Formats: sequence, structure tokens, C-alpha cells
Amino acid sequence: MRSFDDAARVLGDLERRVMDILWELHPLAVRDVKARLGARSAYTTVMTTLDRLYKKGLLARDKDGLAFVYRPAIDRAAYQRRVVEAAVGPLLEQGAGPVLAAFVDVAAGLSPQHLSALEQLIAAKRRRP
Amino acid sequence: MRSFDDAARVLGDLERRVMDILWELHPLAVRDVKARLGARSAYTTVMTTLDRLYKKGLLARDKDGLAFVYRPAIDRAAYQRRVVEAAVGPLLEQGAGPVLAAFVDVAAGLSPQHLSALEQLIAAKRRRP
DNA sequence: GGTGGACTACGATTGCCAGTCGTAGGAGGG
DNA sequence: CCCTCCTACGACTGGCAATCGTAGTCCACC
Repeated sequence: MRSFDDAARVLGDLERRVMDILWELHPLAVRDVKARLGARSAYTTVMTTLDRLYKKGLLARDKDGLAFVYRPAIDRAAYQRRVVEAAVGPLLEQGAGPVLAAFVDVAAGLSPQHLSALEQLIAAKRRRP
Repeated sequence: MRSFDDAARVLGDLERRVMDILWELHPLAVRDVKARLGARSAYTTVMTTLDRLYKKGLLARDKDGLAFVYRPAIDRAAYQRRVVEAAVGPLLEQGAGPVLAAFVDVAAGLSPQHLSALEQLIAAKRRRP
């Protein structure tokens, strides 16, 4: 059964691990990414995954001799932004109250400091919309 | 190519339309849901979809004579809450700033009033965490 | 009590995606 | 010239949504 968590992942497991590695350190060639994955996947599996992320626009790549070296096309913040927009935008268009409340709950649950951060962001947004 | 919007949908197209119908009016039998869908799908397609939503825990159902009548098991607000938790929770655990900022952006973009609503929710959260 | 209509249960099919990997082929170094 | 490394391409699996047909059940009515 597909769970909510699954759907919100947006990327597959391997894809997300690969993006994490490249956000941490780049550029990397296929074999370097494979090495950092802990050798759990075959070389061509990693290559296919990198190629798909490239075709999705999440990675960029350049030739380095024979091999491609990959780097993120967008940083983690921009990616998170896209996920939030995609997940929350449609929901907000139809009954915003519960969505806002749920968001405040989740944010506060992880760290009360997030409430202050949110307030500052709101204030900043008012000044420069 | 799977887009961000696709993934954030969490439910399929037909499933989402069915939930919208039942949040609007319930309980409904299969044929009533089918009628409100605009007759685009066969009877058994609608039935299968209702059955799957039932098995996912999003719908409840009771026997009414021969037929099942379906009703939401959770209301739209609770559903939206789950989607927000699933989408945003994991993101917040790893670099909250961009996520909070993106959320404020999206909320403000749809309606500036959302900023005030957010502030009130934050204040309420502080009083009664 | 038998027959017809309505309804459910179940499974088959299609389309799409992620993960997995093998093979073919090119390019460079020894 | 051959071996090695790399890419490109495609095949296969598993899972899910959407779609629908068929088999079987149950009630109501004659």
C-alpha cells in the first residue's frame, strides 16, 4: 500500500540518496557516487540513476576526459522549495486554514525556534513582498 | 516524465475527484458517485476506486440494502494535514530555513491574508503548545 | 420457488515510474 | 592491437492508478 510518506518523497530512495551525496560534494563521477553509496548498487544502476536525474533537470554534468562529472543543477534549498510548492500550493487553493495550522504544528513540533523564524519571515515578507 | 506536481498529488486523479465529491456530499452509493463524475468512467471503475480508497482508510462504508454507501473516513482538513506532514516533515528535519521561507512565499502568493492567519496560529501555538 | 436486475468481488490489462542490471560500442593507454 | 573504462540503450521486475469484464450473490416480484 502506497503511504503518504512514499508519495511525498517525490524522488525515489536511490535518487534521493544520490542527490544528498552530490549536494554534499561535487562534482563527482559515476564511480565516485557509487563508492559513496556503499557499493550497494551496480555501476550501471548508479549511472542510470544519475542520467535520469540529469534528464529531470536536477543534475548538470560535464565531460571530464571520458567520464561525466555530475553536479546539482539546483541546490537543496531550491529543491525543497519546489517540493513545498508542489505539495502545499494545490492544498492552499482549497481551504487554507487547516493547511496553515498543520504546517505550524509540524514546524513547532520539530523545534519551537521555528515559530520565531516563521514570524521573522512573515515580517520580512510584509516589508518586501 | 514524472513532475513534482504529479508526485505531490498523493492520490490519483480519479481518486481525488471521488474524494472531492464525497467531502462535498455523503453518504453516496457507487452509482451516485458515478453520476456526479459525469459518466466518464464505467460503473466498475468507480466501484474499484471507491473500494481502494476504503482499503486505504480514506473512506468508510455501510451497507444500505444491497449497495454500499460511502462516506469520508477523515475530513478534508485532516487529509490536508496528513499531506503537509508527509511532504514537509522530512524536509524540515534537514535544513528548515528554505522550507519555512518557501511556505511563507507560497502562502502569501495566494493571499496576503494568509500571513495574518499564520501569525495568529503561531501566537496560539505559543500559548498552548 | 424461480427468474431478472442490481450490486459486489476479483482479477486481467494497460500505462507509467523507480530500481536493477547486462550488453554493445567507443575511446584511450600500454 | 588489445584491454580497460566509460557511456548509451534497452530489458526486466515490482508497484500503483485507471480501466473494465466476468462471475457470483442477493433481493424482490411475479
